[in-house]
Amino acid sequence: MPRPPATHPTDGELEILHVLWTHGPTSLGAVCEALRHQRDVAATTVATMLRVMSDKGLVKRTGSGRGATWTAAVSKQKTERGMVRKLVDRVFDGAADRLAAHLVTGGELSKAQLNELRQLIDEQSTAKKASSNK
Amino acid sequence: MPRPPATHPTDGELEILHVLWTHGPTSLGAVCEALRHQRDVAATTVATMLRVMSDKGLVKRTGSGRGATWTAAVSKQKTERGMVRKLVDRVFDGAADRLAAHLVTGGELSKAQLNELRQLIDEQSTAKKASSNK
DNA sequence: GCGCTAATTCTAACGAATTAGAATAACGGG
DNA sequence: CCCGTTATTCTAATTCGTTAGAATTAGCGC
Repeated sequence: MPRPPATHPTDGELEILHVLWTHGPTSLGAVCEALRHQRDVAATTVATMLRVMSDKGLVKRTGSGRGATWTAAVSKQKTERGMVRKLVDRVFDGAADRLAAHLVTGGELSKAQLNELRQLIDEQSTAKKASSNK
Repeated sequence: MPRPPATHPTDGELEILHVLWTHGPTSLGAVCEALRHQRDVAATTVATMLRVMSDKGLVKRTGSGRGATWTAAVSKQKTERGMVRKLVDRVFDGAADRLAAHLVTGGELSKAQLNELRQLIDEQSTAKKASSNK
């Protein structure tokens, strides 16, 4: 398993990945249009970014010329995990539980969201008990 | 209150802030020494970074010449919050609960850590009930 | 007071990310 | 089969982060 090159997408690249994740295979023009809902950008800029991202293995092109489409070559899940991992390493010195505590005590979550989170923890806990538990 | 300029520290700047947060006021030489526990770096490099960080308002110098020391001008708490906020905005589209769920289901936390987290949620929940709750 | 050492400033190179104009290629419809 | 639209490549400027050499300044100890 050659291990995905772990190249974290940059801010701009994330925007494009978001478009591809939600739209599926998308032509250059459609990517531009989607991006322009948020900010102004030239078509050649997007094309350049897609080429760079292609070099990094973040996206893939299929077809050519008129009917060509771009698709994400990395999953949303894996990308999110990588970004969280990076934050935990850089800011919380690798301690994921410190980030979790930060979220819970930081007041970013509503009471309802806290309840859902507890629910989730319960499920996760029993799942862990069932298997060997790390 | 002029509001802290919200300049997110870069990776290198975070390393220096970590040193200052744990050591308190620190001379340039001592900062270098601490950093060199992790990687090789020239003294002038650190000096340049400190100057830049000073311009950004991340650190402050007190004294001059031989006895000068550098201190963090931003708190660890606030900085962490800002970094988490940024990740949530960029990756999770502003939904902090999605990040929380990601952590819990991502398998990064041990069973013990999950239990502690539930504990924390309970405390937070009752605190919220006591006050008005958002 | 003089020199050694630590600190600072000046300058600059380099890579990565972002942006986009100009030129070129390629399809699809008439 | 030719033309316009769309896509792609080439090129390049700009900015930011990182790195560090060279030169300069400033104390401390003797």
